[in-house]
Amino acid sequence: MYRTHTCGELRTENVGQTVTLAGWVQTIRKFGAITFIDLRDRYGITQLLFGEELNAEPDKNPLGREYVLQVTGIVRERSNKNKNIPTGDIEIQVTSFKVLNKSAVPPFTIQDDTDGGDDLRMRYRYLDLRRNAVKKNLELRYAVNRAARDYLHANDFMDIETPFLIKSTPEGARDFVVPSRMNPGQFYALPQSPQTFKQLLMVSGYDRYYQVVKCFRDEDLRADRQPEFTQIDCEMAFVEQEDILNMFEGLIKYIFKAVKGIDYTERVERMSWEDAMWNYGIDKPDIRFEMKIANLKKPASVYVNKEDKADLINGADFKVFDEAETVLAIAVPGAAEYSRKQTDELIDWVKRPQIGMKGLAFIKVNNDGTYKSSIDKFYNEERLKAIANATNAQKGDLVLILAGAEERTRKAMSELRLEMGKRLGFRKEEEFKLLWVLDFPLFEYAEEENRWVARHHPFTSPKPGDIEVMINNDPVIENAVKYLEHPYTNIKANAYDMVLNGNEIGGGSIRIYQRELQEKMFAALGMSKEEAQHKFGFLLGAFEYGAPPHGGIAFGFDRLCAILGGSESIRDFIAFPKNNSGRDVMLDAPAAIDQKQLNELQIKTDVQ
RNA sequence: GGAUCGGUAGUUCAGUUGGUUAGAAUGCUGCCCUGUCACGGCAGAGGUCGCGGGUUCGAGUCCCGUCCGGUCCGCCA
Repeated sequence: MYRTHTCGELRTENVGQTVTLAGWVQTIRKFGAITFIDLRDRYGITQLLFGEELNAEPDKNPLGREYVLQVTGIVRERSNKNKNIPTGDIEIQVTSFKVLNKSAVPPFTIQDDTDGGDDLRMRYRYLDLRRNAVKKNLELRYAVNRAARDYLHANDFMDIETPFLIKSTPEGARDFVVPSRMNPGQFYALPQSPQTFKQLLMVSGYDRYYQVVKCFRDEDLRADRQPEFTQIDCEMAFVEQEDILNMFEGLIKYIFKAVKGIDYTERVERMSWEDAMWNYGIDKPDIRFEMKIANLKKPASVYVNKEDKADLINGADFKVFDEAETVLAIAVPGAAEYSRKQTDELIDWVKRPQIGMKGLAFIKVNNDGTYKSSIDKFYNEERLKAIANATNAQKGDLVLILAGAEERTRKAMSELRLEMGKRLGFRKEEEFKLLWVLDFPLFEYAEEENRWVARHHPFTSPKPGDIEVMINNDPVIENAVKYLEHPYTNIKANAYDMVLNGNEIGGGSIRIYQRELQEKMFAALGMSKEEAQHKFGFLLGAFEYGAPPHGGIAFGFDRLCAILGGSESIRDFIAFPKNNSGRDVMLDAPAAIDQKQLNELQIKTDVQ
């Protein structure tokens, strides 16, 4: 053994013991005759005290930062204690030491607040991982992983591995593809998720399955998106939506308790997709704060169950509102005192290309009950009051109004709501609020292809009441304008998303388990019978041999860890992440391969 | 595919209307220092200003192109 103790465990009880430690040199503080060295390992930092024996070395400076050291010495109580570290009461009076390995000067310092930029940290990820901050993130990730496994194991879920070399499927994200040497010209695909395998496991009778598993999607990346990412993938047989919701809000609550010590005892709120879109403009609302969106004009017809509200803005000869498809408003608490500069800044904010609004109108609801507005040329006080009331604005609030095309405006208002919530401190990192979003539309209309696409995936079952609608109607869409009138527009999916603080952390559905309905689904997506048989014959076949009713869910493990760790970026929670362009800058992958390898695969490249 | 911000010492950054020898902090090297823990003091080394082209008497600074990186839109069932 290279050591008797770790660098994090020695205390005053150990004073007088002779110990051997091994670790990395964190810092060297030299004072002529004596030298202090902080020795670091995974468990902590212990101060070493060297006397003249260090100066007696032939090389006067035999040690440097990040050298790997083995030291033997006696544990002493310090005269000057350091309250900032757990081992701060003691130090090791070194009697002998050995340099196990030297280190080059690292390109950035191994500290909590590093001076390295992201690019450099990625290139030297093995050094970055030595930093406490990153180590804490990986420890949190492991804690979440263990908690999830504990809970699922306790509930009879069985971890079953599924293959990575599978078959490319239509629908959904672009596949990563792997050429087969033994089958020239043919390719495996890496799974976007183990979706069909877990359904087949249900058919096989493994009625509770889970896997912490890598998934692969060849799409453009973001700070919270990686080409390979990890899901907690689960599936259950003989369940309805209610069973799934209960089981998996239990899982998240268990993780909260195990990892963060939070007792999340209240029931997880539930909201229909339509209400989410209507009140928050997004299918994953952050419900840590209210600021619901008020509709000032008649709603677009996608929100089929929404009543036409009284028209609050028409007839004032204000062209911008009169001609807009949608006019939306929110009340920002306590912001009536915003200065001209601040409101101008908000206007610039909504005009940014990412938001894409042409402007922003506001009404200040003053504390004396008067109204001051950027549109009071068009609206008298009575009408301003009516608009403000629609947003539930109180005295001292600032009402913000956006107008434009339905989809874009609703999205922009959602962004504005989040931004204002952030500015007002309503989005506290340590407050966690879960939400189930239910009753998603089963289909979305794909304008480019003039066909239906599955909003969740093609294996999602419609709500029981909508099965008839699906079976009895021809999926053919007359044209892009008329898709809203097609019965398929209103079919709801037996699907659910779990939302945490405005982030989708998991999603799933009750699956189709009858061959006929699954065939109808493929047909609805524009797949021919032959194509469906070719791509998904194995699944259709399995459904003929006693497939049980089943459903499941998958959680985005990386993102869940990032949120629990209070970070925007999932990269900090992945040991070896890829950059924005999907590159591993440490390995410099992807890279060209040898001509010999290409020849074996019988592949010719044609890079422009 | 598109938008936008950035690239200057090992690192993090500053750099004026375009004008002498491009700075700071930190790190690094050497010397001094027996109680530090962001140790301190003194001295020193360290830069093709991402790359290519252009404008100009003169470019780190302005223009065009390109590469790399960040963020976002599209995309991600």
